[in-house]
Amino acid sequence: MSVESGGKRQGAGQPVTLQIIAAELGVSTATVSLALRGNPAVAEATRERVQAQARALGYVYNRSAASLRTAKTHIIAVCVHDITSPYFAEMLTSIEDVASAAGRTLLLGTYGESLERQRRLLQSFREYRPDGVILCPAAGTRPEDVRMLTEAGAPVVQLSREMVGGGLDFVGSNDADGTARAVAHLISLGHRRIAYFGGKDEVSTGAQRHAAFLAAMRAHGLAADPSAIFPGWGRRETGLAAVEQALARAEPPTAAVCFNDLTAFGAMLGLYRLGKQPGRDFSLVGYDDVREASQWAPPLTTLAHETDPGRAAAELLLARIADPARAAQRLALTPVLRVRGTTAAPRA
Amino acid sequence: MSVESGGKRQGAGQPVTLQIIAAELGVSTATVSLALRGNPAVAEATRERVQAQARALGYVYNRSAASLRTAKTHIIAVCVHDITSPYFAEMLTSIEDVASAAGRTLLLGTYGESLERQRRLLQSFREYRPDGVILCPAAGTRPEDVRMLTEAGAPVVQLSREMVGGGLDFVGSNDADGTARAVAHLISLGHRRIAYFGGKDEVSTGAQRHAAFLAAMRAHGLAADPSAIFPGWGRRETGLAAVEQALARAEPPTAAVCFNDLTAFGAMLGLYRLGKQPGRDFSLVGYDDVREASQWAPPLTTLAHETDPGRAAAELLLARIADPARAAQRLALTPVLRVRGTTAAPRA
DNA sequence: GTGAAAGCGCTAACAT
DNA sequence: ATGTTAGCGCTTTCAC
Repeated sequence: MSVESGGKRQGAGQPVTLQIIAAELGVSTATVSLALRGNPAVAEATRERVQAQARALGYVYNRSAASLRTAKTHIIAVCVHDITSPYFAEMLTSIEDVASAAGRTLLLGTYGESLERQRRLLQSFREYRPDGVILCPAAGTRPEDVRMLTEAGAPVVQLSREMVGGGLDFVGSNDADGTARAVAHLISLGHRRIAYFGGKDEVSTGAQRHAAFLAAMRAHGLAADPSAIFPGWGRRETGLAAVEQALARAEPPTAAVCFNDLTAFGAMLGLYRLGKQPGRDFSLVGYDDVREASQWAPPLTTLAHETDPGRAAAELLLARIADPARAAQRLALTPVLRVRGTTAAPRA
Repeated sequence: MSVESGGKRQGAGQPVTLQIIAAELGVSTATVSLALRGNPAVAEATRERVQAQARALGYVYNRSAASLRTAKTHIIAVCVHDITSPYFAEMLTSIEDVASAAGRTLLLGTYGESLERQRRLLQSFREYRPDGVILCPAAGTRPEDVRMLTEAGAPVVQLSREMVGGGLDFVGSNDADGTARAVAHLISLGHRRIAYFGGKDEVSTGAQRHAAFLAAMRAHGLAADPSAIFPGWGRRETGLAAVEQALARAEPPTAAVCFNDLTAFGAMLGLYRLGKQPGRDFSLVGYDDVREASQWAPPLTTLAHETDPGRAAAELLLARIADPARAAQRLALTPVLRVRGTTAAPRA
């Protein structure tokens, strides 16, 4: 063991590289590289010597160097509008689960519904050469905004929201089906004046759920009153304001289908503020079944996906990384209705 | 413009590098490199020609190559237990704000309170050579678990939680002060039987807030009854279970100080399930003032930090990256009490 | 103001 | 089973 790179002073001095290990052991860097990655071409005994020495010297694999050489980074970039939303936070957790199980690490960026921030984000992601990207596209995103990534060789799968055109992989909800189920449930309980809370037509989920709501109302022979729609981002504020406005009407609705659980939680808070009880005084259906939904008082009736969209998106991305030539896939998961405490027959 | 690398077919064929741009323009790669980074040594006219050509060819900066050369990645790695918690999701958003303003990108990992997963995470972070790391250490983390990062030259700042020893930068709350304020507030309203909901002694925040609670009770001449403490992770479930157990007692408490807002939300849900009203029937104080706190029904009385800890941690990290020699800093932010609707005098 | 040349740490042919 | 060699794309002296 030489003086310059003995076992005691790792951390100080020059960094430990394959060269150092190779020199120390009197073998070539190729052997060290192969040995550290467990390549069967190298003899058992050599592999052990190399790995022991690497550990002793505190060797750390340098991914910048490897990536430069192999044009692979093992990075998966994720771009969503807001991780403060439990739906996205939970999906991100699933994504991380499957990514880390596949030896990938997550680069994260959020754009807060700003198309411009999304553009800058994707631009800088590109410089890190991720092996793949999971994107929940901002309102107004066009396929050409994303093309720079795909052209650079990074497959993109869309999560939750979908651009028109582009032909990219997609994992999300079957919005029409889910919304129709929610409407049918409320109608079967006897509701006739039903409102829709939250959602923006600028994003695919908002537009599709709005349209499906109106269609389902018409299909049941009910007036599809556009004034019963209270659009907004899928946030607590939106549901809170919507329920207050809706109940101030001359002939108020007795129930609402909500764009997502967060909007429904907001509506419940609004009801409590008005001294009313969700379920008994006003029925509410959510969408997503985030963890919080079943904890609420009362627990929220909502639409749940039996297979986690985040997990599915990550798995789809890995499959595409493995085979860039495979056909684009569109996975619109049909949710099931979980009837809990926020829906009941209308009073009186 | 040569046939092999004309403007039309970017995306196909060989990737655009500095070499290509240089060859195209008949200058050296050194000039191109300098020009693209706006180095004043290169002539105005040359710089413009280079930048125009780079744009025309669809050049993308290769950070792996640059990082290999400069030993800087512009990556900030963030390791927290759970981004599903709004407190961490909000802090992560702040961290991203300051990171992206400083031209940094976030590598994210979560460990779900598993020390082993944290270990694996930090290990793989290290291979990406982040310029710095923000870590909310898992329960039981020891300084040597983190030393591998600092020894490899990546400064670490601890966020929210703090290890014993280690001498690392830290940004978090002044737990003792905050908790004492909460207790004093409840006592001044007339409460005497006060419980503590949530928090685990295994993590610094839990231990310090528990201890501060007992100390504050004693300081006001009240029994510091250990059975009035309902420990648990700072999650909704914990508050929900705690309030149900507490109110089932023979002489139930009339109020509780909660480890964090999430625990308080859970307690509110529990109260609603019991047909009781937060504030009127039972008083509750949270900790953190997450966005949701002011939206609740009633809005949550809680402890707020006037300067965002996430932002402060990111700024501290940038300062340390700029000057690795500066003295370690310990920033324990004293929170202020925001009195809202969940605290009132005890009934009857 | 610009060019030539070396080299960051790794991997992958290819040779032996 | 192991070694030799070239080179990924960039930055940085050092010349001119």
